Amino acid sequence: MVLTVPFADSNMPENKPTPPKPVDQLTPAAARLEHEALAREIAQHDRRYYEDDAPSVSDAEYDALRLRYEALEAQFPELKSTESLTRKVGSKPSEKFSKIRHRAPMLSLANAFADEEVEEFVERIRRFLQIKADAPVIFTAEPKIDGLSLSLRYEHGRLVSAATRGDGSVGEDVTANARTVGDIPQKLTGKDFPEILEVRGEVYLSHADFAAINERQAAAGKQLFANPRNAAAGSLRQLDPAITASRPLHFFAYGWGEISEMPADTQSGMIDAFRRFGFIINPLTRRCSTVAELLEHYRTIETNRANLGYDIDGVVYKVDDLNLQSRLGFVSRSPRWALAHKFPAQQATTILDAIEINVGRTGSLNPLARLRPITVGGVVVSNATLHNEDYIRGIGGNGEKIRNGVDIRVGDTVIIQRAGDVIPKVLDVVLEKRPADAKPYLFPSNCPACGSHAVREQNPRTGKEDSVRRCTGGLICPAQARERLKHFVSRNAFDIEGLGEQRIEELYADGTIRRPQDIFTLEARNAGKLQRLENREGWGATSVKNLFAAIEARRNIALNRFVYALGIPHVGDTSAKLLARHFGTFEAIQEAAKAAADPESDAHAELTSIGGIGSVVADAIVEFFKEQHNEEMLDALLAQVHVEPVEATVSDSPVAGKTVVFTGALEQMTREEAKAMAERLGAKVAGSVSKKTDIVVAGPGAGSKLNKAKEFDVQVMDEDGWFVLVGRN
DNA sequence: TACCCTCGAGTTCA
DNA sequence: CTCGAGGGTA
Repeated sequence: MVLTVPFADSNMPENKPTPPKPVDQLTPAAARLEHEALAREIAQHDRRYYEDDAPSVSDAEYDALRLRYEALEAQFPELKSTESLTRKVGSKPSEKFSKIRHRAPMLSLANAFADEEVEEFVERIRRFLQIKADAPVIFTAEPKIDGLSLSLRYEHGRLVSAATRGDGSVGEDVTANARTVGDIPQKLTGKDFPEILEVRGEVYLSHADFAAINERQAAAGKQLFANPRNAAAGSLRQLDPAITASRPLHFFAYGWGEISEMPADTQSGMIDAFRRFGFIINPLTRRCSTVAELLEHYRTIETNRANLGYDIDGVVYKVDDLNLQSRLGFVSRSPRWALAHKFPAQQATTILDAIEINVGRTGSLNPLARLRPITVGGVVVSNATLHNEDYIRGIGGNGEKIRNGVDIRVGDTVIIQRAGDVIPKVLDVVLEKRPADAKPYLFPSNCPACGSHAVREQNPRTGKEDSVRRCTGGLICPAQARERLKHFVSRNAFDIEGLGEQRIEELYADGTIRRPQDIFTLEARNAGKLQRLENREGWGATSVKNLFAAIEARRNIALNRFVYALGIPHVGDTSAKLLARHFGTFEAIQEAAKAAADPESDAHAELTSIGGIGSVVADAIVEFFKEQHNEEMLDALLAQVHVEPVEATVSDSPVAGKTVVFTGALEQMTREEAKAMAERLGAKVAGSVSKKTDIVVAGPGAGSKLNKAKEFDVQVMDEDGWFVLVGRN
């Protein structure tokens, strides 16, 4: 569909920004509207300021908003209690924390809930390490404190910095506040501490101290903390360390980051060393050598949970032997050698008022449960995802029944759980409470946004029906167009500051932005005489100026971001990077994709030859570039932006980019470890020797592969040679 | 074919 | 964070 893009209200006379009416001339209704709008806007700015660390308005503008907001409340006191955002609009942020990059990332742990999962965890470790059934593997087991992780850096025994976990690689510098925590030593004790030592652990508040703090909050008329963890987080993130000092935070040490010299070769030994250095170790830390012992300790902790005096949410198991830990390594972002055995998550019961359908960027019809608001684990929940049609009907991913096949109906009383203590989910239905007139939910067969037919496609390979029903409206579906635009400006794509979801909604609705390329003509069109952005409600001159600047800044964009922004199905962040790295320029990608449409060409094979790109992804790419309207969009867009080719990423590893084959018996590591290690260093591991192979690592008993290696004149080395080449680890 | 892992796309609340 | 599915390998 070809859309003309008129500027909004083009027949309105040009008008100057009108100064807001004095508050005493407002009707209560108008005041209420403005109050609500202001609360939303201020909350948004606060969020950008605090969470994204990117103020969206100047301080002066922010102050003006707040002044107006307070003036309204002064004139119309009834507003204070009516709008729930009122109390959330906190004090004006003055300063912020600087960032600290962790030298070693702070990882998360794999979770388990059932005993069987603990067995599997131990089994997996034995298999990976090829440890015989009768040989014991020792684990440590300790309570998982429900607080905030903190990384403390000591140099020559002195605390030099403290950082929160953040996203795992970059945290916030809370050193001044950490110094006020009694359990955190300023100076390490003893003599044998390493020169550089990063100790990691958990900051928490006891139940008693939490209650006392909340009493004080109440007395001061301030908002109460929902739970000890929030209170601890709030206390640690105080800008004034004196306030942190007045909150009795505690700290348990349980791990480490960078360390110049290892004081021990086991997890438990390390923890003991930390104790010698002056840290507090959780007294319920034990060594266990069987699954039964682990589970027994879990039950002990669970039984004592209420008497501990602080919140815990499970038990952490770690392989004790550090040698084994390093052999086990990591899976994506969590170590293979540790597991968090969580206590059953908190649940609550409420009523399902309605089921709404949202339309995603790919046309997926996503059912959302609107719930009678209820508190689960200290947070009020009013929405929850229902995943898909089958989930509502009581059918799981592989066709088996879930919830004993009970479907979910509007009016049902449902059990809500915050999965992983964060995202709420409809766990079950209380059948006894189902109203007599409740009817099975009829999943729409048409898109609620555009009315097009919505279908569940068949997977061409397996013949199975897709679990997701999708709108077939494509270009004509406004919801899809809107979501594609949101994707286009999202964080890993164009990341245009000042153009978030809300603004996209607004600008899409009035026709200002309908296609990605419209973003880059926005300023030119705005310069015309029509109603300008800066005169609109909710937009100030500065925010518009900043927005234009942000858009200008993105006229140059990295290839991988650009590819990702296009929103090709199955092409996310990672695949976009793979494509960028393989082809180098956007033209090369485009050419290959177009060529692949011709079955004679081997371009399709080139796509699938990229590790991580298979036939499904390749097909999606080819389809995307085949579409006429996508071509038009790209032409228009490329006239506006410059896509930067990627520079060849040169890793400093000696085997980066090489293809390695391991053959024969390996003595110092298992095959799986060897593979994981090589890949970590940027090498590709193949199963057989070909002329593409660069290195063959041959152990004793290597046969045909070794001969082949000689035939192809491939570099051959033994395990020791490998370690000489790449170093240990 | 059966797995194991990674990825994409969806999600909540503050 | 979770689900389902794609990709790759035993």
